[in-house]
Amino acid sequence: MKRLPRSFYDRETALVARDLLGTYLVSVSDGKKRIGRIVETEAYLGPHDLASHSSKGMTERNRVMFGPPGHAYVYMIYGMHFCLNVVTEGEGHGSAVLLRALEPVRGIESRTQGPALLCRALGIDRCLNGYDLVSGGLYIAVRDEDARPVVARGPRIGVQYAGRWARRHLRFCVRGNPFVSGR
DNA sequence: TGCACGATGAAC
DNA sequence: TTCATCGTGCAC
Repeated sequence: MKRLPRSFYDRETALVARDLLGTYLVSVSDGKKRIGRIVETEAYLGPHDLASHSSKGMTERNRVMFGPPGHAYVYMIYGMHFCLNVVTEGEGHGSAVLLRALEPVRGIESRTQGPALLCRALGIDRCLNGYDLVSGGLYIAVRDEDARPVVARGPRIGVQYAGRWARRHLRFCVRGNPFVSGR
């Protein structure tokens, strides 16, 4: 499978979020290859986006968001779950795309319908924070050219506190796909 | 040094 | 609708 180049991530964040639909998240670790098709994403645009972690400026937790594109930003949420993001746009921008759901393709034995379940299914934890998706065993592969998904949009999940930013349609999913998270 | 609160998921 | 569970960021 052909890996997405860094230039893919170095673009406007909402475009990256949309174009990630239909691509494949691939994890190769301890001899196991796990593949899921990305069917749901959310764009977090930068410090001006009040729903984004970067809206409070660069901190110890979110420093990877401000680094170069094409790296994984993994954080713990609610004291018990991990979420996986991919950093977008130029270094210092503070933007990323949250991967929310996968359609299992190979080597996946548990649910992937939601950002924390996705991480659990692929064994992703904070060890992978800052990991370069362009050079290692965790990466994203191009979608099949003849399988361009029909895209649906809506408000992002769980960011009600963000005022008008909570209402922006920055969540993208493959229309009708049963593996899109239900919330 | 203390404390309020999550980009969630599962149970009730 | 409630709760588990704890790292982070900021107030004091």
